[in-house]
Amino acid sequence: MLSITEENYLKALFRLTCEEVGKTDAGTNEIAAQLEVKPATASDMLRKLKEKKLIEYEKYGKSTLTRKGKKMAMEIVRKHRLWETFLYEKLGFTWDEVHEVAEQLEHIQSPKLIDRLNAFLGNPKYDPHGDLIPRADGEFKLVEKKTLNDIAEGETGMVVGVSDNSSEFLQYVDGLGIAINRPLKVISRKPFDAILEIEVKGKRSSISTRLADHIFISREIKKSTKA
Amino acid sequence: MLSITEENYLKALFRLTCEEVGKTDAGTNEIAAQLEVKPATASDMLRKLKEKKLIEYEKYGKSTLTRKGKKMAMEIVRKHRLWETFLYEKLGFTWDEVHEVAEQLEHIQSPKLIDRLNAFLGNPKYDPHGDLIPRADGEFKLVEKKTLNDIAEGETGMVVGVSDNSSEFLQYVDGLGIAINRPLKVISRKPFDAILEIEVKGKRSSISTRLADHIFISREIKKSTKA
DNA sequence: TAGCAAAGTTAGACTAATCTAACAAAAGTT
DNA sequence: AACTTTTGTTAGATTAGTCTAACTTTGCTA
Ligand SMILES: [Mn+2]
Ligand SMILES: [Mn+2]
Ligand SMILES: [Mn+2]
Ligand SMILES: [Mn+2]
Repeated sequence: MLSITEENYLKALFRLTCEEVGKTDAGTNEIAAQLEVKPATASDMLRKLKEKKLIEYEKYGKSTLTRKGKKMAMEIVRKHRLWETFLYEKLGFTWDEVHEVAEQLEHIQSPKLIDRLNAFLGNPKYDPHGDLIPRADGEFKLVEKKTLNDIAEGETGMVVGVSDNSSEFLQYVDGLGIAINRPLKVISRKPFDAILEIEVKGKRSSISTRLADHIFISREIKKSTKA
Repeated sequence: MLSITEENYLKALFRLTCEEVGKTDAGTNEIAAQLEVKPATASDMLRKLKEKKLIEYEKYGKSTLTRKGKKMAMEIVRKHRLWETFLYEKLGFTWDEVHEVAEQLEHIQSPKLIDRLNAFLGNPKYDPHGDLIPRADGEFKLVEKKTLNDIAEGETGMVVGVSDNSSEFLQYVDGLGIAINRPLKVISRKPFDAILEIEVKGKRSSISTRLADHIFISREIKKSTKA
């Protein structure tokens, strides 16, 4: 069985390679940064994970997950997102509070627990941040996300997620009325100043394109028609 | 913040001193046995916990929890039992499955989580094994338990708990129809053979007095302890 | 009360995970 | 091609938690 630390390395590599569009491998420094450890520490661990056949890695080279490593990483991400959904749906946690606790809960070892939790939540497809929950059978579609910057003036989109999970960010956008599954209209754009005016729940605000880039809109899933 | 290991030592000491009637302290070997480590290991840790003012301990002496240590131990036990209740009530785990997973869940750090979980479960007083759940304010009444061996022939009692949480034991008594909050009648006793005949849900079985000693009947408040 | 067994401690070794400092390789720039 | 910067590795130290083996203290019992 893997240690919590080893699990965290697999998860980090998964996020960097399988969940970033147009990326297929990751360097040692990048992995170290993701985990907030020094490159020397990550270097050691990568050698160890290679020995366990969980990653492909050669000295001075980039790393990728093996099939086995990817399967384990996805299980951890699945647990993380199911727990986030539980905290949000059942215990009334807010958008920005769930992540930190899920970081701990994702390491609980019990296949039965996660099965039952999934059923209890009604087989959810997305977590409270709009991220796809990997399925138990290992099925996982990478969802290409459109951001608020892709919405034209006068158009309305549905908020489906964010790419910044920091408390500061989540609280700020919450203050603007922005939340999952809420319609958001782009009133006007000021390209010269890199700002756009939006309306959510009848309330107007101005946000920078930098911030807009972290807000995902719509999803290639049709929700009004049928499931 | 305490490590998981330190938390486990506090919990072990709590169980050995505050939850055993007529015991007020515990020896190093006893603590080591409870945690399944060698006495040498426990000896080291006891010194460390004394330094942190969580226990009273002198070389070659017995150990007890300080007020601070007891408060922390009770919080862990509270978390353990709330999680057991969650697994049993909400996720349909059986009596014998909850303990192992709760051993992991009890170490999750989030006061808000445990508050919300408690509310979600409707402020339960007892866990699925009939053990009292310590309250958030540190209130904890020690429940003196009467065993099946204290019930006379022809009398009926209510099953309120067990003192053996092993899977083997729980599955066996489950097979006899024995469960929490279920009436149980003692039909006859055979002291010569150390056996008694019982009836649960209309079904008769014979069990040894050795086994009967692990089944708690009725519930009487005897002594109360304050944090 | 002297001796021995049980209970408890200390010393030394090991593993996992981390760090800093020094070094090596790869990549980028003139 | 030579130099520089970035990236990555190795060596050595540190901390937490564990073990075994050897030692010490306590306390029972003959
Ligand atoms: Mn983690
Ligand atoms: Mn999420
Ligand atoms: Mn534990
Ligand atoms: Mn219990």
